[in-house]
Amino acid sequence: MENPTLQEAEATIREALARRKCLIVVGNCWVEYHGRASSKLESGERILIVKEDGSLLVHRAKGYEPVNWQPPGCIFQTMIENETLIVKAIRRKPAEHVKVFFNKIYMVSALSLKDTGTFSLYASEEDMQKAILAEPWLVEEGFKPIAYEKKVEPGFVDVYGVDSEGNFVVVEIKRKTAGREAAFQLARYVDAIKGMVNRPVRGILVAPSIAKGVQRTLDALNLSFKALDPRRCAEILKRSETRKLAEFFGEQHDSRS
Amino acid sequence: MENPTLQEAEATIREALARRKCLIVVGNCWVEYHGRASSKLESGERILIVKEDGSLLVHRAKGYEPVNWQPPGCIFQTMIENETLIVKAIRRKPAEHVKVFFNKIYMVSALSLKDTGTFSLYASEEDMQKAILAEPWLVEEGFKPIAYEKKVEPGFVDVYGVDSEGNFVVVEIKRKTAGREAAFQLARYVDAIKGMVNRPVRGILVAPSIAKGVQRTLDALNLSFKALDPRRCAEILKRSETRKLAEFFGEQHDSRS
DNA sequence: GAGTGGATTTCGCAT
DNA sequence: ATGCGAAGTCCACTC
Repeated sequence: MENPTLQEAEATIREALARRKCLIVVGNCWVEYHGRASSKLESGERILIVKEDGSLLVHRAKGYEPVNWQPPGCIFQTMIENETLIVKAIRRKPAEHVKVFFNKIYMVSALSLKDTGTFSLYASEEDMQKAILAEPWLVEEGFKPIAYEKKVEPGFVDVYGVDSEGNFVVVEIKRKTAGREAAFQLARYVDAIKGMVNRPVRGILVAPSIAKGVQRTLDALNLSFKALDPRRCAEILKRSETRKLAEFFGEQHDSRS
Repeated sequence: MENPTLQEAEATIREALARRKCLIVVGNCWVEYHGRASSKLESGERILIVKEDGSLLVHRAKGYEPVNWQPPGCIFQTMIENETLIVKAIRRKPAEHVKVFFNKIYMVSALSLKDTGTFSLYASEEDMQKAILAEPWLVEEGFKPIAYEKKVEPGFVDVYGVDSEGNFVVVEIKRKTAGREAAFQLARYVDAIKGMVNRPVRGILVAPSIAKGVQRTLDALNLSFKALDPRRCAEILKRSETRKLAEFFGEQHDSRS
């Protein structure tokens, strides 16, 4: 629908919201938000999207992020007041709402999108972890994983095992350049494990690279670094027969179970 | 433009991209991404948005987040191959690209959005900091701020000052429920300051609330907690005369300058 | 250009 | 429901 009156637009929008359709509205609007924080957006031309699951997006002409939004699960109201069409999205928990005020509407589209396609992502931190479990030499020759996502005091150790000399090894994985925080995190895990066992404990930070100066932090904390590209891990995972993983999960005992 | 042929759609899209217009395309598509990671999205009906600044969004019928995207600054190519219209967004740094393959297009809109309205946000963590600087009693009776965003080893201390007994006080601000990480962060700052001065150093975590179990962590680390609502801070800031802030910035020396 | 921390982060998973 | 950490996080800001 193009250049509808506010009344026509409201009818279409109301219908679309009731039928849980995807809605696209282009027009001149201003926006108010109150809840976790508060915000005000002055008048301008924007794109409003309301999705089937009750999420709301207000996009400006620039930027990856919506200027205002509301996550899935909202309840909607529409009304016309003073020559203004108001679309209000209300969220219960946390209690918040977004109000979009339109005084001119250029386009309204109500869509029923059929979309069952699967989305798959490769080269996440989880892929790196799986690759290391399948091919432990990626960390170090002779490394043998014992458990993963092992609970220790401050949180969960990504991978935990022994090296060729029988020392315990704590592995912390980052999928991108590791900063100082990663080193501190690993240090906390190593300390926690040290307090539990009676053997030397080494810490290895696995990441594609480390930020400048972090090597010094690692040295001071007596930790080491192993370069590993998440994309290479995805490749290795693909090549590495599923059998290997199956063996691991079969023979080794999953610490989470 | 509704239900165009792929050729008609391509002409419109090419034109819109060349003129840096905002583009909305609704159709059946599949998507590939390669770069920092890789992803594949199978066939389905989605909304593609390309903005003036060269950002790209592919939205499904559900969810706040785009399933695929590209941040601002992309270069675009379009082509038709095997009855398929391909929109390709290329980013130089980091090197990555998204390809959207359409085999059916329901709608194409090329828009020139006029949008100069200002966006303002209230009650951010920064607002809490300003409120504390303007009204230090919010932290504790007798607290006197000395500096803010002070650089110490691990990072920046939110606010730094002295209490009524002359002890140094490090304040860590969180805008929402503080987790264990916040306690650790504060502990690191306190330790860092302790190494620099010859007086007792206290650490106060300021947040609307703390997560379950964090009180125990705070106790163990000898830190305390002060409840403070960011919304209230925004209120106080509004009421608190700008004069007070001006005084502070005039008399005290901004540690950042 | 890299590093650091915040976000109305969102999202998913585990407790 | 809550807590916790990852994210192709994005983004703003400092160095």
